[in-house]
Amino acid sequence: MANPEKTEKGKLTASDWERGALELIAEQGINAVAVESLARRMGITKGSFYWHFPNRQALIEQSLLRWLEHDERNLQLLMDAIEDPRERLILFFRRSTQVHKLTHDVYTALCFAPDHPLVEPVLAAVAERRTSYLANAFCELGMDTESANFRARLTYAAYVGYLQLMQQEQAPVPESPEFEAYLEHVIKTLIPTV
Amino acid sequence: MANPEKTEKGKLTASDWERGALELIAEQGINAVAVESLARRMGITKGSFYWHFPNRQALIEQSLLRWLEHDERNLQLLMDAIEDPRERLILFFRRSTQVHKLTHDVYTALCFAPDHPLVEPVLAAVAERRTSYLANAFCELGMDTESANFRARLTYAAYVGYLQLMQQEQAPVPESPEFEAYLEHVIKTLIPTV
DNA sequence: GCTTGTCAATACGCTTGCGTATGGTGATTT
DNA sequence: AAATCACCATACGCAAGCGTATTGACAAGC
Repeated sequence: MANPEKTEKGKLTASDWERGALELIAEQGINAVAVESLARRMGITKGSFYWHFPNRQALIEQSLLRWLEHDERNLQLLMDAIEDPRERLILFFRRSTQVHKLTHDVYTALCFAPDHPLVEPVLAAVAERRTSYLANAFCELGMDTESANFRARLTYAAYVGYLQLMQQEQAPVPESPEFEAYLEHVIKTLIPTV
Repeated sequence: MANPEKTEKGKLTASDWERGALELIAEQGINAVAVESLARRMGITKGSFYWHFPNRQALIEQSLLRWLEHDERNLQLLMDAIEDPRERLILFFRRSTQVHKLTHDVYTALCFAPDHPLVEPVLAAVAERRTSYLANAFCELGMDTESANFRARLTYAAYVGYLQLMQQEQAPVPESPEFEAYLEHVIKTLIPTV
């Protein structure tokens, strides 16, 4: 962090700004994204920023859009790689440690600002996508469509809620033995045995 | 809303400010609590505020403390009134519509700012308390201590996550038939049958 | 070599919000 | 009646943050 991250000749591109914004979101939440402070952080002044973007909102919008695509790709790669629906579901919970850390940290940060007007649609899209994946997996495990949808919603909610508990250090982080024990309970509870 | 809420002779007390702050939190989140805008909203100037409180932080702290007590009372009343652990658990999910609306809306708002330094400890206390209640109920239903704790955490996480889904209008609100159907699924999945 | 385009620095005006300081007013006390 | 107290209004200084405008640096193309 706090790296200049200039590409070659010190010139910055819009993409650099977006990356910087996402890093800031991941670390301090979406409200921390301020033009001037971000500029300072990138070792430059805002004179550059307003050349690349019309305003702050555009930066956030584009950054989130970019993140949305990243997240989509990550999820797809992860899900398509495994044919067993049960294993796929288990991986869903572990996912946090598997994918690119930045992408996941941004997701967590966004979860904590669901009322933000720019975040809301993005989060809605992600929730939609993930519950849809989950519902598919539950269907493959033999549940009827309605039950699968309910279970998917429950699973997704449990996942999001756990992120919050982790944030408050009320719950063990992944890769700890306590996490594994909890995960095992969750699997037993939420994933039907074939 | 937007009522002067002056007690009798137009004089405001610290308690009035706290109530105002909580209402603002419930409506627009904790970040919306600004001294001057709150003062305007209460039809007064901040000259009054700084007589009652040393600064903004003190207002928030005291408001949250006050809320914490309210929430404690609500939970206790609700939980102590029912002897059947299963019914108690079911009521936990429905709780949102049962208790004082303001108190619950504040809770939702706080859930969306878990990284806020003043909110964090409050939320931690609430999470601790509620999971503890839940764990007790699961124990009474015959689960061993460890399982009950895990299940309590899972239940609480699912509850919090559902609040977020509702915020995004990705999930049905209580008192709708869709909510009841979902709730039934949750009960079947999370509450062991005696 | 001169112009043009690209990116960046600086300076400015504006708004919001915090906290302070000081003065005012009506009720209560003495 | 005077003084005190409790509460509020007003005015101020300060900082952060947005967006604009102007100028500068530097490379590429003509």
